[in-house]
Amino acid sequence: MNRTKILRLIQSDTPMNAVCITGWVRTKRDSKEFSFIEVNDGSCLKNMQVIAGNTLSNYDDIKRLKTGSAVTVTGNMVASQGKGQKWEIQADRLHIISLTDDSYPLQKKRHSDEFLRDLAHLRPRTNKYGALFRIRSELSYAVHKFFRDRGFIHIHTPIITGLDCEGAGELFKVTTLDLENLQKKCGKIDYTVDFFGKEANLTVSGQLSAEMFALALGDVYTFGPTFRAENSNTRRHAAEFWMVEPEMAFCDLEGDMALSEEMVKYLTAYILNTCQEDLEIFTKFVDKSLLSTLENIANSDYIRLPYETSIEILKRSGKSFEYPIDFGKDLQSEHERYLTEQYFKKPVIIFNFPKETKPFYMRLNDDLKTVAAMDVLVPGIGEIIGGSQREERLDILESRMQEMNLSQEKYWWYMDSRKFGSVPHSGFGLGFERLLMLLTGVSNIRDVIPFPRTPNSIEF
RNA sequence: UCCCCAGUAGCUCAGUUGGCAGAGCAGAUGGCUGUUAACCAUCGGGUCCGCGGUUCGAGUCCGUGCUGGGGAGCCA
Repeated sequence: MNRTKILRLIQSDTPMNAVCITGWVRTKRDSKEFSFIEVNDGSCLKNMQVIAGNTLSNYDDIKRLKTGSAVTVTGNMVASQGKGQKWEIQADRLHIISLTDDSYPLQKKRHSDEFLRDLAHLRPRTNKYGALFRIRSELSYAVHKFFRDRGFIHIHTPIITGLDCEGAGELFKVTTLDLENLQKKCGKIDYTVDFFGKEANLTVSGQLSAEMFALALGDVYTFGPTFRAENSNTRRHAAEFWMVEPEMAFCDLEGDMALSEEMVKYLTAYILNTCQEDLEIFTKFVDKSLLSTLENIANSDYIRLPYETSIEILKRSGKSFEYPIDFGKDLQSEHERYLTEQYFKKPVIIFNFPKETKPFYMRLNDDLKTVAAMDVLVPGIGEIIGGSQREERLDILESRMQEMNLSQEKYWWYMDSRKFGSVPHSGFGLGFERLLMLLTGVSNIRDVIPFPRTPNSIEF
């Protein structure tokens, strides 16, 4: 008999005879003549209640079922006599696939996130993490749908890169050299004998590659893993995370900001509409005000704020910040939080940053002081998107690289794109996990990614 | 990397001024009940994170190390 997923059964309007489910026991309550067994198969948050009578031939074994055991149940699905569920299965047959023993660490009660982090291999079996990873999957699908519906081409940009890119953080080296026995040439490592014949790293951004494809296919995006070897120890940083990076030809900063806003709104609304049941567990146990926060994100117009104006607001605020603010200085977390959480109380897009604070590829504005960069800030998380219009003018790009001491030879192919058919283009990077944190209210990035990689932590 | 906080039963936590190590849940056993974080009774369960110190006496005070969390920096 083929199994039916519990999600399907629960959605049914009518009883069904001879159904088969497979899953894991969440909890069991024994009666004198039968047991209530709650089975979860991961297809949805809800369990299926199974009634196993003592007339079943293996009832003695069934009484030994514990949280975590795996079973196959066949029987009729009938209306439940009890409250709390619409349907239940009267088991004709309950096959025990495997039993858990007393050492199974998950109990039928709430565990702390910190405890479950040490059990990253088992935590998807809990209600909260099951719901979270179903939402993560839906969000991933929605990203592709959003772009596909708008005619964007999906590009698989490389994970291993020969560039040390835009200096966006520290890089993980990729090598096949024998690290226990390094051959040095004049005191230096000889990369010509390494796998690629030169230094290689894990990517910190697919952007430069994506730009090349935007300048051929128009609107493109990448969505893949990204690696930063920064020694960051915060709830918002991971060494391996996923980033969504659209890149658009014939698009200025205006269009870039418009797309970023449209995208965050779309993805938020998508999850609100398609993951209602799974979201409930977060509104109940993680953040009671989650739904109103998400409505706010999905429906309000985002503030567009030039960097210079943001400085004025911060100076006028009368707040005493730990870091004083002035034109030319980077906005600190406390400043971003004040703007998005207290002053505007909704997402804020800050744009036109001083050029000294931003990388070489961002387009120089006519004031010669600022670049066409933008950051999208959201309450609770801070920066969720960073992007810019790219510098398409070869001469200005060259002088910017000179200012920043970057080797133009290494970027020869990037420069080529400005020599041949260069056009204005723009793009941004969205932190996928940070968006997931926003959408679920989960406050630690380690809890929205299956097996988090952070400094000193790679057990799984 | 810097600053702050925490570490007590399998889990979540309490532990007063330095004076016998505790509760709920989980587990085992028995009972009861169309139950639903089921309920009731009984039982078992401890390197109080490690090391050193102060003291008649340290879970509690001091020093130090480790681990975890929060904040900062960096950024998505």
